[in-house]
Amino acid sequence: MFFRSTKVKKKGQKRIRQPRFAFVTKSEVDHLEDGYRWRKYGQKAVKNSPFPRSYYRCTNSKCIVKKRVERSSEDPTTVITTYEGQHCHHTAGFPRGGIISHEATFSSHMTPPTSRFHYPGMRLPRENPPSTVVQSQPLPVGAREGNTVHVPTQTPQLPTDEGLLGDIVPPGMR
DNA sequence: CGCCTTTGACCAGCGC
DNA sequence: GCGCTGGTCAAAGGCG
Repeated sequence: MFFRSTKVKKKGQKRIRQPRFAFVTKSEVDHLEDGYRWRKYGQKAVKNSPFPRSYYRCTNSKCIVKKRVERSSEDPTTVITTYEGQHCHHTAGFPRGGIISHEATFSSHMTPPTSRFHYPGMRLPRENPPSTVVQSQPLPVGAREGNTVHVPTQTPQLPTDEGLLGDIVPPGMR
């Protein structure tokens, strides 16, 4: 915190826009278990919401997936999880013996949340009601850059994985 | 002992 | 040109 003279941040890294997905999750906890291990690397108070926004990153060094978790200002029980990037690995190799759900691979397949989508493999805290229904909404994700960022979340009823995959997964990524 | 969370500061981009 | 907000980093501490 005091010595940030030599590092700070990489310059010229620019802002690589990656496919993002916003999930509206009805949950009382911020840190939802989706089958991957996330490491929190930051927290910031945003303007739109009185609640702070948490920033997570996949612990897998080869995985550059980032996750943004912010609580809805309208429904304190609703959290908006925004995924950025794709998992280049499966849930295999759980270091802490967590859950290993196939459904959790939704991230690697990047299947858009549909009506049947509701985190079957997600492990929720005991105190969390099982009514954790995840639904996709055309969230104002990337509102600042909505003109350039394609939010595939706007297609809640599109079971075609490839369609979206081809759209969200950059060529050569899979 | 190892991993994860917390916290404050700095930087870049965008808007006015 | 200046100010604001969002996003990221790294060190230290805490917990399992």
